[in-house]
Amino acid sequence: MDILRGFKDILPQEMRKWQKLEKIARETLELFGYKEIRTPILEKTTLFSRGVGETTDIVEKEMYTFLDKSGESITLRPEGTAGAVRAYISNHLENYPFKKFYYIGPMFRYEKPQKGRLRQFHQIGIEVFGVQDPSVDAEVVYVDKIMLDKLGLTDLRIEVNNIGCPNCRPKYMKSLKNYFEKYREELCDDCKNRLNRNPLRILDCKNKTCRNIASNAPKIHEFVCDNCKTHYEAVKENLSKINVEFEENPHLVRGLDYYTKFVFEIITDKLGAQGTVSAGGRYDNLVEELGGKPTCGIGFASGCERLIELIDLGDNQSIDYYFACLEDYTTCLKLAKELADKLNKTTYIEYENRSLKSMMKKADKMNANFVVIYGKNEKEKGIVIVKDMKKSTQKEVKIEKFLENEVEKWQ
RNA sequence: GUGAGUAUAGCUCAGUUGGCAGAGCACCAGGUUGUGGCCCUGGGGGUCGUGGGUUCAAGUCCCACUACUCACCCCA
Repeated sequence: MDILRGFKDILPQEMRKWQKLEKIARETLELFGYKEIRTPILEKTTLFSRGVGETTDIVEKEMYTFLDKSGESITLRPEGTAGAVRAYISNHLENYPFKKFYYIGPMFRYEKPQKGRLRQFHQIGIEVFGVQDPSVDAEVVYVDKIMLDKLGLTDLRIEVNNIGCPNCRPKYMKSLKNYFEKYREELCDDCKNRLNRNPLRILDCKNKTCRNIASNAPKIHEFVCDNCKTHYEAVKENLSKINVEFEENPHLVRGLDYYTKFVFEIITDKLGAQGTVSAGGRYDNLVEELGGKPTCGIGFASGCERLIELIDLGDNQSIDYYFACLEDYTTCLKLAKELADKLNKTTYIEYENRSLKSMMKKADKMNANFVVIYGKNEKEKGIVIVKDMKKSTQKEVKIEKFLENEVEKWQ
């Protein structure tokens, strides 16, 4: 029986990275006042088609959409923002003191799998509602960056751009279209298509010729309205003030329609073609478009699988006590229970019927600090042998005195 | 959706002009009759991705299919 294409088991060997990732993410985000929210993995299809945008690739060809038993069209969430916004509206979270949220969970997109790209993948993301002030844009970038720093990631680059709003972007799109129309014949096939559907995307094309043409294309900064312009400039100023280094990339484009004004990406060179580790921006019209009161918003999403690839666990996995049990397991279980209860130590009781030698080997492989040996001899004498694996010393301890002895050791 | 590459032990991979299925690591056991790491010896594990074809003979050559990987695309 094979696993589904683009889906992956996360095995215990890898789990420690996930636990570290989630722990650090939670700690960092909570530190800045963000509260966790968990929204359903399934939502009505219209939430995403309206939220993410009818003509986006995600909606057009990547969603897991099907009919439930009542005939309603439902979709496995392809991203987290739409669901968070829906939850914000339907739970009236505008009346809740905290307007900063974070989520961690699986997302689904029917894409061709590749390095850093799966059909079920996980994202950590944040959303802030109702704050217009450009300093919050800077906060969001900063929080993202600091989270990645704490995960020990290096060589990351932050790119930012202004993509305008529904007032000014159409003008820019029109100008872009006119410009590229002149070079229609030279553009790659994909870009010929983009010309009609979304000329913005041509800016992002990797084809050399298209790139050359795009380098002289009109710049959005010449078209954005005063509101967008002053906002964007203020965000950059704020970022500089809090010492967040960034580069402006006028060709930075988002594939989801809800973004407005300020957008950013955090990129690594270590993951090949899928180097964007984190990305986000403003979505000032999304809440209203999904039926809520006009409320602005901003957030980011990070790709967990991509982060996991970059996380390096320095130390090895270890365990405090390995119980090499040759006689009765119950006695060992009692001792292990005491260690867990009173000393908060990790234990592993060996239930496999192995030779002592093979158990010692196994303890060594598990990187055990101590081995408790309990066999026939020990049982007769009412003791256990506690061996210090690092020092290679051991001593006999009366079973009644075991806990006392260990408490002393860890003080 | 498009293109290229790959598919042999749990993992990483050798396998010559077609001629008995291999190594390293991991796992298990023994050397040490109850004590880890180093070392030595032995062992278990394979429908060579699947299905056809050519041939006395196919892991090897041919065809088809499937999966995986990378890139395009898209995005986190």
